[in-house]
Amino acid sequence: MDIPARGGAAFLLAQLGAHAATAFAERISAIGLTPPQAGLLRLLATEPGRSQRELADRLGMPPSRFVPFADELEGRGLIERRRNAGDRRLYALHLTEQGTALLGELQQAGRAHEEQICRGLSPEEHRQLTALLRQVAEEQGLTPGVHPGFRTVGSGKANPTSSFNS
Amino acid sequence: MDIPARGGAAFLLAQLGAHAATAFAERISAIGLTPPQAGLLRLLATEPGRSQRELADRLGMPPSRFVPFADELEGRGLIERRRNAGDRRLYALHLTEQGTALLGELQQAGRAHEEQICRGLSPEEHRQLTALLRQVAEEQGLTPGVHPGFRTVGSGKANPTSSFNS
DNA sequence: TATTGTTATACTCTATAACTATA
DNA sequence: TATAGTTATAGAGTATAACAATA
Repeated sequence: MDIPARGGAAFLLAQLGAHAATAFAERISAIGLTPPQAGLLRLLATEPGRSQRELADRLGMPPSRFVPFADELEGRGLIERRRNAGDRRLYALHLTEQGTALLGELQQAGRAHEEQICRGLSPEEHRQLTALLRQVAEEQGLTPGVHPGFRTVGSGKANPTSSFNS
Repeated sequence: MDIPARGGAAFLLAQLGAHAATAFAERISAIGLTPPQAGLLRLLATEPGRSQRELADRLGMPPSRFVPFADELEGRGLIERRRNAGDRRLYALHLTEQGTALLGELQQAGRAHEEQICRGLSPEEHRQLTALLRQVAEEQGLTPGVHPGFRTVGSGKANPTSSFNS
C-alpha cells in the first residue's frame, strides 16, 4: 500500500505536463509563435469569423488584453479583421493566406512534438498511454482538446510557468 | 498514421498535468499552503539545515525572492532560521514542530490527490499508467521527484498558470 | 576579494474600469 | 440603455543589481 506521493501518477502527470508544455513552447517559438498565439490560429482555422469578444472568452483572456494580442498577429499579416456589415460594432476575425500557411507549419510542429515526447515508448505502449490518459481526462471532466492555462500571454520566450512544487 | 495532435499523448499530458497541478494547489490551499511552500517544507524534511541560498537554488527562485518567501513561513512558525556557528553569514533552515506536523497533513493531501486524479482507473490500469509515465519521464531526462515550475511564487489562491494553448 | 543574506529599484504584465461608437 | 472594441491607469509580482556583514 501507500502510493508514494512523489513518484505517483499524479505527480508524474504534473511534472511531464509542465515538461511537455515547455518543449512545445520552445518548438513553436522557432516559427515565431507563442502557445496562446497558436491557440488563436487554430481557433480561427476551425471557426472563422468570430468576434474578438467571443475569441477572448474562448482563450480565457479579458477583451482588453485581446486587443494588443490580436494587433500583433494582424501586424504580422497572419490574421485579418473584417468589419461586420450587419453590426458595425463587431469585427470578424479570419486567417490570412499567410496565417493558413503558418498553421500548416504549426500542425507539423505538433506531430514532431508528439514524437519527441513519446520517443521512449513502443508503438503499442504509445497507444496504451494515450488510451489511459484519455480515460483519466474523461473521468476528470476535461474538455477534449481544450487546454486551460491562458492567464499569461507568454512573452515569446518559452516560459510556461507551472507552480506545483519541487 | 497521422497522430492527431490535439488528442495525442503529448497534448493530453499537458492538459492533465495542468489539471493535476491546479487540483493539488487547491487541495493544499485548504491547509494554508501554496505549492512552493509545500516544496520547501518537504525539502527541509529530507535535508534540514541547508542555507537559504542552497534552498533558493533548489526551488529555482532567486535569493532575493527567497527572503520574503521564508519570512512568511517563519512568521507562521513553520520553519526556523538558526545561525550557523562556523560561518556566521549562513542561516541553517529547519522545520519547527509545527512545520513537521503540517508536513504530515501535506503527505496525507498528496495521497488523497493521487486517488482523486486516478479514480477512473482500475488498480491494474493505475499501475500501468504509472509505469508508462515513469518510462517517458526517464527517457525525457526528468529528475525523479523534481518539478520544474517555480518562477511564480503563487499568491495563495490556486492559480497554476500553464500557458500551452487552447 | 568573494559570498550570504537583504533591501531597493525599475520593469513587465495584468486586470479594472473609463471611454467611443454603434446598436 | 446595452454591447463591441479600445485605451488608460493603477496595482501586483518579478528580476537586477546595489548593499552590509562576514569570511
